[in-house]
Amino acid sequence: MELPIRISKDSREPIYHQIVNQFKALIAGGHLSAGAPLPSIRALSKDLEISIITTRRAYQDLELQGFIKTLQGKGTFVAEIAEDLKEEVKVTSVHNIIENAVDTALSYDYNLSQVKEIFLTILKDKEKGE
Amino acid sequence: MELPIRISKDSREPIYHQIVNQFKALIAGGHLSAGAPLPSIRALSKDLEISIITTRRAYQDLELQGFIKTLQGKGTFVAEIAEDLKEEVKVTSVHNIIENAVDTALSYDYNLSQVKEIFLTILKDKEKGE
DNA sequence: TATACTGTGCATATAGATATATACAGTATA
DNA sequence: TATACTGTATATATCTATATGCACAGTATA
Repeated sequence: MELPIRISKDSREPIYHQIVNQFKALIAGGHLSAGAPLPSIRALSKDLEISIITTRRAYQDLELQGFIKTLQGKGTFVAEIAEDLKEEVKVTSVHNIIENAVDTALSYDYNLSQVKEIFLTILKDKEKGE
Repeated sequence: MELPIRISKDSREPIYHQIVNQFKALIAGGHLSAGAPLPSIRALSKDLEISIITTRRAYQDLELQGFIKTLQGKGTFVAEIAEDLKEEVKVTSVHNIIENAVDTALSYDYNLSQVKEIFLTILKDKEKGE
């Protein structure tokens, strides 16, 4: 399966964390359903050109958070997650990041109506396909 | 002067980086004008309960980026920065963080009109004073 | 059963963020 | 001049993220 996992090695955000967040988005967003196999640790490591340890770390975090299940010798699979839990992850993740963006704008001395204007402009650009 | 610098020691973001970003916002946002003194390295370190090294690192970064000037023995002061440069920092910083928030929402499978709705709700909450 | 996949565990290494401590150097002012 | 502020420099230590390498263990299948 072709997974749209993309990492940036220059980012301040740790690689394993980038991987975790992207899988969370794919699972909570419904693009990966329960039982779907994830790439093997070795395959993903090779794809992203990172060490097995880093991929392993990401998968361990995802398992701890309940998003995936690993079965030794068989592989790694999307876990069964209650719909409302997925929805909660989705809602709070997005809410938090948007709220943080608004707070940052306010800290730069924009007022609320200016923030709204900037935001609507960005949305319009996205609609046009950037 | 009472500066609204607040750090989180649990954050994944390095402390020196949090300090840099907050001063950048204060300066580019116009809350600190050229020549204004910053707290001494020792005073800020004591206030925030962090080591002098960390504060120093933050101030060095800010100086490298041209936002402040340090004078040995005298103190640290907001640098003279062209208005249009300040404006550019302000605009791009805010634009980037909002665009990133929108992209995250899209990665969670929200569509643009849903993102808009969430955003407007958050803005309304802010207007009411949270 | 042999082979080729899966995941697991461990020992070790490097780099960066951060910390502590100590000493040095420039400046202002009573 | 004494003292109390400033910033500067350096040596050392800890923690975390990340890396490499190697060996082990479970599973599927020809």
